[in-house]
Amino acid sequence: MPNELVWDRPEPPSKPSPTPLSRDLIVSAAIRLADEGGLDEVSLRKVAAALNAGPMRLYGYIETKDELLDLMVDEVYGEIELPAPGTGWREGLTQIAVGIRAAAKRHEWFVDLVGGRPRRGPNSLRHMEASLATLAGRPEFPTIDHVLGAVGTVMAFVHGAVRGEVAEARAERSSGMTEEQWQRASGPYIERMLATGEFPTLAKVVYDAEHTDSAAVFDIGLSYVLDGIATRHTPA
Amino acid sequence: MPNELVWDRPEPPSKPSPTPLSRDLIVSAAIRLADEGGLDEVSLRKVAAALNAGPMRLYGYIETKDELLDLMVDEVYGEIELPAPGTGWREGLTQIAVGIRAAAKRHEWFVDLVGGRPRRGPNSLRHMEASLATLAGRPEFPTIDHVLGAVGTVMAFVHGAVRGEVAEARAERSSGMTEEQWQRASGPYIERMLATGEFPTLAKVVYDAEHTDSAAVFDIGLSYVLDGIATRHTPA
DNA sequence: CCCCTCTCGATACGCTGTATCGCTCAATAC
DNA sequence: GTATTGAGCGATACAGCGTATCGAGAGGGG
Repeated sequence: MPNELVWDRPEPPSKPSPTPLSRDLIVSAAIRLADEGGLDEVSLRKVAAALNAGPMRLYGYIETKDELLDLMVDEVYGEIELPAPGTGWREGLTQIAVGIRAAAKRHEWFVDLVGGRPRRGPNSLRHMEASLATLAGRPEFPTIDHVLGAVGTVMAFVHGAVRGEVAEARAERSSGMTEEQWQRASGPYIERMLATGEFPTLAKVVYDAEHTDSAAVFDIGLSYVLDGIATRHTPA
Repeated sequence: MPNELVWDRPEPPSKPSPTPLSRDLIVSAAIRLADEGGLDEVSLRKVAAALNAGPMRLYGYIETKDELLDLMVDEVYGEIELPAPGTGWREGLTQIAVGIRAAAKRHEWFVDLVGGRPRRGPNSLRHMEASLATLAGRPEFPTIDHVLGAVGTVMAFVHGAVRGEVAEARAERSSGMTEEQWQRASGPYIERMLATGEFPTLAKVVYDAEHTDSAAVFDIGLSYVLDGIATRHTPA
């Protein structure tokens, strides 16, 4: 039965052992490794070693590595603060969006997983419920499909934006300089391409743009999206 | 020098060989494999085998597997039709967005890579240039930073939305049924969770939502985003 | 014609996720 | 109290990965 979810299966009872194990312990160890060295550091061997166990011992708690990744994602969803009931829809969605962004900054590997797999963990479900509930029942969003459309759009933007931000941060870290520094200073290939004159607008970006603070860029994009939703869902 | 890009290095001259090789051949073979069996099928061994070569022969043309992935992404960017110069900004961005979506439907692996790495290939650059040029110079977008903000927002949405669509498509394929079918019919875990009453809005989604055609959902989301941009950038 | 150099790709290394299955130990039956 | 069974744990093993290494072989110069 390939459809069975981790969350369907009870955890095995904890046995007396010199090094006790549990899903929580496993997930925490995996998250710690991922925070420190990226997803590449999360191998079953390394996670098990961090818990003084052999690799196969983990298979009592999870069935595949993918399940471990699912649990990690759900754990991060649990860290995200949800808006209090009664919060305005715009404030509520904003709070959720910046919460996801903050979580992704804390756990860069999060963006590699979220949005690429179905979200079915309890924390993910709570998160979805809260997002939808922020809009549901309001006169501006008469049907559940309106709610879904709006929330889906915001989530798509947030996931895309956050993934892009992290990708840029990684590139900067691995090259040791800011993207525009890199483009402006060295990057013989980029320089040659820009020198062809084929990319006038791109050149303007590289040489003229102000490169606003990334949080501000995110906020501006988010307000675009929320504005667009508002214009179509403003009470008459 | 870790910053050196593939596109900086010339391809080695083609040697007389029973099985000639080139970057194009390698990339085409890799894309074919990825289209058929997902990114997991793209191993240097398999790509090389598809070209009747040993794995290490590829290293004359690429330096790492990541470079191959970069080349694959750039190839797909090359498939995306760009708006003719002079197209209105809204039409232009729409055309680009649906172009990316179509490409991602043809090459599902595309969503796993795009947005997660810097885009520096010639086709990617052309694509960025065209996107920016669609807005640049218009009175509604007085500075290059306005242009960047608007294009970045649309791209973030498109990447996030497309990734989500593909993720859902994969989940449906692997479970053999539609998401809502799955939730409604079986999914003992989901059913149990919904039965707790903790997720009233989610339950409404599962049982009441219409589940509109995914292309329509994408278009609606895109028009939200474009509307939001328009409201802030409408000439007075 | 010989020797040197340089290139290419077969071999090999360390790593991955996980299937297999012998061992260990607890519980049951007598 | 002892013998037998059952289950489950985890060491071992396997197939595959990306790629570093380095010996063989080809091509050019003397």
